[in-house]
Amino acid sequence: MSFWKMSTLQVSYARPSSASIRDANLYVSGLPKTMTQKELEQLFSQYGRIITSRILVDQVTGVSRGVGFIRFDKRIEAEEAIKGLNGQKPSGATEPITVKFANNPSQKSSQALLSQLYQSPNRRYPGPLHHQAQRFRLDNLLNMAYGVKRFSPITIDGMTSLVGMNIPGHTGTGWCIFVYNLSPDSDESVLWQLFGPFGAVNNVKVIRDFNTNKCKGFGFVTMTNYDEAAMAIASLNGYRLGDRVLQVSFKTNKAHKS
DNA sequence: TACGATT
Repeated sequence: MSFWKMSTLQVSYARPSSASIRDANLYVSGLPKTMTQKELEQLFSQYGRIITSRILVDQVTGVSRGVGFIRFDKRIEAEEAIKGLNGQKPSGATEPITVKFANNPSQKSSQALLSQLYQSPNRRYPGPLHHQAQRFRLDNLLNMAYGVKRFSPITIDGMTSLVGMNIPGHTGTGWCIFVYNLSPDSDESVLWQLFGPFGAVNNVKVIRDFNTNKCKGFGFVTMTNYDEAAMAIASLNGYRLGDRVLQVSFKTNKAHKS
């Protein structure tokens, strides 16, 4: 006896691959963290038919990163949405959003490969701090450097209850470091080279001007371990790179004021 | 060019 295994096929119309729908994908940043995907679609739907939408979230906390994508049916709709929404404040929002055409998602693997290479333990020069005594000394060193009694994440290492707490530099995926005074022609490799020796680097980013593609003078480095990040900061803040003196600190939430 | 983010 034989039988047929029944299965379900999903069927949909193919979208025409014409120029009219090419590059209709938008990248949106500066979104309120509370904005849902539905609300994002509602905001953009006035400009045309939305094919897909997405809000990027932190892998650990699940909270919005304030960044998302909207793909319209047609290029012209995306263009109109940029005109209408770029630099605008959604109702209830305190900050304006940025709306621009998205980059092609394919070509971004080389950085990830580099990331793996530089996380290889035998590249670490000072080495990770394993011992409680070293941690204690490091914490005191940092307290002296900051001139204040700091909150020490060391005492709660390994706990997951940090989620939602506002600790400078801490993100769901590591410790985020702000690096200022990079030269205009800097690229990611300089950040890997500077920070890699101190331990596990998850990610580096040089912030560039959209038009000139030159570095805007700063960047970010995310490191896995607090001790290593703290040691990198203590060592690299004030470091002279070429004719520039770097300023290195944990990332803060707000723009610099002074 | 003083705190991003590219599925």
